[in-house]
Amino acid sequence: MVHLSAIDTRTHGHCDCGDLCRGCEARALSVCGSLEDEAFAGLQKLNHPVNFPARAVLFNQETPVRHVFTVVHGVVRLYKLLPDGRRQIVGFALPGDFLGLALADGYGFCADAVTAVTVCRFSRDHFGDYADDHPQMLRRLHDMATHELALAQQQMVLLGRRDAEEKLASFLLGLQKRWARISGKTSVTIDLPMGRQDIADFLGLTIETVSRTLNRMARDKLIVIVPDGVRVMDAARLESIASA
Amino acid sequence: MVHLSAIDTRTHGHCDCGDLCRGCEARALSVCGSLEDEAFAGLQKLNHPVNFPARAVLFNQETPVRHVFTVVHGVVRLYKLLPDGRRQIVGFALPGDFLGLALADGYGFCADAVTAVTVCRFSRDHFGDYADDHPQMLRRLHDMATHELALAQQQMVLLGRRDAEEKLASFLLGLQKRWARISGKTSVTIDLPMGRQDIADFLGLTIETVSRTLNRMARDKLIVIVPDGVRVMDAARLESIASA
DNA sequence: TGGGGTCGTTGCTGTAAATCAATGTCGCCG
DNA sequence: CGGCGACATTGATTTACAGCAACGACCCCA
Repeated sequence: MVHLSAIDTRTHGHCDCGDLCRGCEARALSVCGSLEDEAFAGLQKLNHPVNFPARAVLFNQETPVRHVFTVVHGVVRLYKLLPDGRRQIVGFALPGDFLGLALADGYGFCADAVTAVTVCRFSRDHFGDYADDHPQMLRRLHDMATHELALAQQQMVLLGRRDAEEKLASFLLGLQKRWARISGKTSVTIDLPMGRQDIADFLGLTIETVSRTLNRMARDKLIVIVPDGVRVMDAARLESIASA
Repeated sequence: MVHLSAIDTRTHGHCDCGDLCRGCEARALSVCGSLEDEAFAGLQKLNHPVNFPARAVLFNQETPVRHVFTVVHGVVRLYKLLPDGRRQIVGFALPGDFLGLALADGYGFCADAVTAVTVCRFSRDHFGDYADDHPQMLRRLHDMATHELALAQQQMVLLGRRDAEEKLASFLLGLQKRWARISGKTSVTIDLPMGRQDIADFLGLTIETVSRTLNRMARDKLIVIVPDGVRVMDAARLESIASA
């Protein structure tokens, strides 16, 4: 695990993060966004910023999870493993996303860093107590859970009833929207920090099918494949495939 | 729509349902289960019991949803439709299940009755106001949303990474557990009120594959197919297929 | 009692995607 | 600079499941 000394404060009692949070690009989107100044200060006291290098494990299926996280920088993949090694990625967490909603039950999943990642980490218990004392936060959590649930249902449609091309078109446009929300502006170039295998495991395909389908879409002039991403060339046709 | 006069009170201002709720078999499992007497009385005031015959539509993707529901009797299917008619069932709601968690966003889904159904219906706005005034309820809703989310993730693994036999085995055992929780006792006979097409649309298969796979499982003496259900003959082997 | 409708089963055939295998590309490090 | 390893691409082949079609079981109602 890499420690970036500038912001890793785990060795201190709690976060001295006035600056960190003030400048946080993810704040408005994150669970923090709903809070008044006073309540926010209370939450900051619980916050421990932590950095992970690419491939680091945030938590896994087996061990009980003692923390919840908000992603500040980087991309995290969330996935489940079957005993024989098959993997289903249930989501990619981008800056602003909160990890810890579905951790209550015995049902677990794994989370590891796709890129280098910075998170705000909270003790599960402390965070839970805090939430119980702040109905505003409870409400916010419920709204986020509701939103996650809606996304999960979309993903079920995608996994159960769409072919490879539709899956990839939806995936690309969905990611484009999420990046736009984070950066504040829509870009025709979609960053794909995750590898082909990750995309395959997210869409319920194999790596070969992802590769073939993307390259066919490129041949059909729907997209151009660039290093670590794709460029959308025909947004209209892509959208019509995605929602078909 | 069928009105069972004994309990349909929609024409009254609100529910005169002391008896109904007291005898409610779903109460402990439902959203009501978390409430103290006083808070519960407040919720009862908002309650409108309604009956639907099989196939009745509770709500659909297009129209904004003005109510939330708790299923008391019967089975409801929740699904999304693609423009070309493909259908993905995202869940079956059994007695005690709450409908209204994922209804906030623009993302909609449809709900209709698989069997004759009785629900407790609440105005969305009234229920929301009530929840905002009762942190206990807010907390309960969040826990339910969290649980739903965990189930949704399980379903993603099933849809994305399991073959037909594994899907069916998981489905049957999952339903067996849910019925057991409702009735308080495990039965080797699993009631299947939904048709083959519904099962197919839930598992991301076709009706033919569901039929063939179930009959093969019967030939292999894993199950016996009975009218409106199956009987589990080899639970151990079924479980090992389901969790494979 | 019989006819039509819905639902489920079964066989045959087609196909999208999986699987297997080889090759290509790039970045990293000795 | 050269070679190793991770990742991506591409081709050949297989396969699980879809799609189509016919048939059978059951129920409802005339």
